[in-house]
Amino acid sequence: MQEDKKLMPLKKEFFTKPTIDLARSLLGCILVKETKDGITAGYIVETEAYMGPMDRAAHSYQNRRTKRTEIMYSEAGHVYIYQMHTHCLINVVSNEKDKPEAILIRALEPLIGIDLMNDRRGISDKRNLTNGPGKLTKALGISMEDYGRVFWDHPLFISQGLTPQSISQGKRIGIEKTGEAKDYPWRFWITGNRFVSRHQKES
DNA sequence: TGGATGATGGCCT
DNA sequence: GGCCATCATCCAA
Repeated sequence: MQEDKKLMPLKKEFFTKPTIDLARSLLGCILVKETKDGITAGYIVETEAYMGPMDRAAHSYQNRRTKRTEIMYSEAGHVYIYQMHTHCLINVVSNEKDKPEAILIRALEPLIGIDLMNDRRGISDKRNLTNGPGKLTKALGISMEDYGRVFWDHPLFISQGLTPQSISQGKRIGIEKTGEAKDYPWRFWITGNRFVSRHQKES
């Protein structure tokens, strides 16, 4: 993809659309994180939708409401982060207040601050810098401190990027123990992009 | 208060 | 493909 010069937070209203629509709309957008060490950013190339109370794979399944999931019950565009083993995963809260749905950002195509990303990741292989949900948070310096922030303002925001030529859709990853939910086709990625976390069949 | 549990990643064979 | 580091969170007791 081409370099994009302008990094402006999208408006709050951008996030107020149905979760599946938002999961697709986020593809091609730019995720930006500013820290004292510098700015890092990348195109969002892979997302997964988690559909709330009726989705067994969602943390908010059956309206489970805990300290961790609390932010999912706030309005669209909030930042939901949680720790998975040794990594932090970042989600965009979606749907209206008290409708706890969210979109996991699974992979980025590195765009800005690649040297800083290399330092944080301890590697210098561009292709493996941000091609997974735990990798991209480490590369961008995203942590639990970002929990509860909003994506329409600094220092962690989403900017308009490019419109993908084609979007692919398939099963979500890493939720094998969630019964029928594991087969729901709620993973989206930019067709043919080199930085998606796994190359998998469409469904 | 303690044991079980991961929406992962890196390393191994 | 398998193994497991490592820790916040959750929940049963």
